[in-house]
Amino acid sequence: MSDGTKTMPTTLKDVAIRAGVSTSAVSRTFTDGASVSVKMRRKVEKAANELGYRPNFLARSLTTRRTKLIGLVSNNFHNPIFLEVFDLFTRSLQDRGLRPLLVNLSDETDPEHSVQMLQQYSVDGVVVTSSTLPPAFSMAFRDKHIPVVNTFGRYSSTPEVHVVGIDNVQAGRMAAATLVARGYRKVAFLGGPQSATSSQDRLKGFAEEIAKHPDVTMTTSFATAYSFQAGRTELLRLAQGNGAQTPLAEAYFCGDDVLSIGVLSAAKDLGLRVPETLGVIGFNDMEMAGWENIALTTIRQPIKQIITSSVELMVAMLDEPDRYPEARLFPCHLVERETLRPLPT
Amino acid sequence: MSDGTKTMPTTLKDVAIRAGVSTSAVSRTFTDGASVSVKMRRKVEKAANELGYRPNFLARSLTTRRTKLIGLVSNNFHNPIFLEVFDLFTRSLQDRGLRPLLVNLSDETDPEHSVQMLQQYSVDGVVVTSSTLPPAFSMAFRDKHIPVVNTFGRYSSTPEVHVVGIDNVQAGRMAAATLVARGYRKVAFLGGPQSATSSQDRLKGFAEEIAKHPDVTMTTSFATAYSFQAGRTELLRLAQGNGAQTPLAEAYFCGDDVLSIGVLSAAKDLGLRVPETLGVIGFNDMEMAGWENIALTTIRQPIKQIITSSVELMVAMLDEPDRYPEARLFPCHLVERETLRPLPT
DNA sequence: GATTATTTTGCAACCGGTTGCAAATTGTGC
DNA sequence: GCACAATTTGCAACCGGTTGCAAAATAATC
Repeated sequence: MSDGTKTMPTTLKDVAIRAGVSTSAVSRTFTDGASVSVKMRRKVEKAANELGYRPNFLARSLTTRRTKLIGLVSNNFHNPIFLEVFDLFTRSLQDRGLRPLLVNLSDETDPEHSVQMLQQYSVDGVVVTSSTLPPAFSMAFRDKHIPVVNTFGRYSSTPEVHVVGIDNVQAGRMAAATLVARGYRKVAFLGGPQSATSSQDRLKGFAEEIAKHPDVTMTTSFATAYSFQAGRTELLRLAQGNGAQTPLAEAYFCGDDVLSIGVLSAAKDLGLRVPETLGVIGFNDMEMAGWENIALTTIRQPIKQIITSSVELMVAMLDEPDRYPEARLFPCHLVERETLRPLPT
Repeated sequence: MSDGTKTMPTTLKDVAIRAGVSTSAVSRTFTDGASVSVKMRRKVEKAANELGYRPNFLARSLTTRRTKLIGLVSNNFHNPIFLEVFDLFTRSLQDRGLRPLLVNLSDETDPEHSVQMLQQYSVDGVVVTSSTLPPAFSMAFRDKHIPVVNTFGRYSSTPEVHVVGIDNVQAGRMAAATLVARGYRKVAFLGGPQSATSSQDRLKGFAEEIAKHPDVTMTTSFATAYSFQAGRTELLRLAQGNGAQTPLAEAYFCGDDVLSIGVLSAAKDLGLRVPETLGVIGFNDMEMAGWENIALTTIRQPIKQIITSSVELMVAMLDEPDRYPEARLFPCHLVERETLRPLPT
């Protein structure tokens, strides 16, 4: 049962009394860079150890104006790649003594609420990590002078907020070039939800590259979500067609691996041979893409580097809140597996 | 560039001055249940709105001793099911006005560090969510009088800490009974890492049930992790065998869906027909298990209920920290898809 | 309208720390 | 030993709120 002892954690004052010194002395022992003599430090540390004292971060933050809390804001809780993202973010932040305050805004659309809440917790900064949130979201934080970095955000030539991610236009070009080089002549772009800016940009690059090849035709469609079912449903729908012969393209560039896997599943049901009759190239290279029973050819974005860089940028901003906004873009590369024909030799 | 205005957020005092009242009055209008006249409330709210005032949670917590922060501690950042877990936890906590402070202890083994850190942030409570962390971990929090619930923890008849999850022994029995009923006579248990207590318990139940059927034989092995590769590698290894005819069992009960998927992949490579030659039953029913190209028969643990219940329990503990420890166990049920033979009629 | 019970308000202390400043201590040079 | 500079220490105010208590204001009773 309850033993009744209301074990209050020991405070600065307790230590001060025990060591027979002022509270300032104790405080100084625990803030590095403060002026304390060796003798004093020893005395205080002894008392502190005996009492098991640890400074209260929240009380400290009141005067220092630093909480070491970082808001980690996302709305992607259904794409397996984001488990990797959270893993990397949390570790990376922890390694630097920062703590992620996780905000799930799956149903939320208005930034205002999150901004307020995170402000009330005095977070030192906010990482917005999402491929589908509009830029306005990050801007809401910046407007309140809260350091913010938008990871997987959209690159803009006039960035108003720090963005770390990839050049989606370039990625789209790479996908198109890859398909063309492998002899596909009737290709398709299968994007995520139309509202996702990343999808738009990749489409742009894809179309640009295809336009260079007059003998190649392209079609475009959008799945309702970045999900297995959405990809599967979309391919089945397309296969229905309306005309005479098969309305399907020879190869699909999907906005996300999980979409691709849905497409592969539909292809199997339709009896299409991959990669001969139907080529599929995904995006992200999530862990699953490498599984032997999937073996998806895909374009990898270097998420580890992206996240490390995001955190580094955040750390830099903590010292220099009004830093001039920059965009950090990383190159993607092709991971070739078994869902695309090999390059002709 | 920086506009130089050091926009300090407005404080209680600012509002008090503007409204021409005492700070207590302002404080009271923002703490529900406090005594304020309607007239006063209006006056204060007007001033507060004009200044965009929001109380600082951390300052408040100093006196109220409530932060509404909940430590969310896990080391499972590689199993896709945990993305669902995090999604559910964060939403569920948010709905109750609580905020998850995420702690990733993938590389950490010693609870001490986490305990200290979470204590320094004065979290109101801690949710330890992991199927692989030892019970000692949760206990470390309890010892410091921090409310803790261990989700997906091991059921013990003498619980020292609140546990919410399933009865793994029972789940093991169910798996065994399912296999036997479908005519498999040479069955196998393929667990996760041996150290995972959940694995041990399921093995116990599985073995118990099999023992009731003298005509059924069982074998046991453990994968090195709850992962695709571990499952795949293990089946391939087993298939090597050392003797004459096939050393493989007719059906495998795997400790996790992701293991099962690995096994399925290996089975395909080995040319085994599922479910006729090789039956596979998984555990968890993660989203992917329902994908048409996988169609895994599996045992579902009701994670939504488990998590909701965990949060409810946590909320209850906030009011009653020394609550007598209880175990909340939920029944699992079979989700029948295509990796097990149908029931004979 | 005076008296008493009730509600509302402000004062001031406090939550657990930090920090500018001046006093006390120690170190240096002669 | 003394005068002066450099360190170390403690005092007290402060960070942004909350809250017990007594005074002030309002409501209820006769």
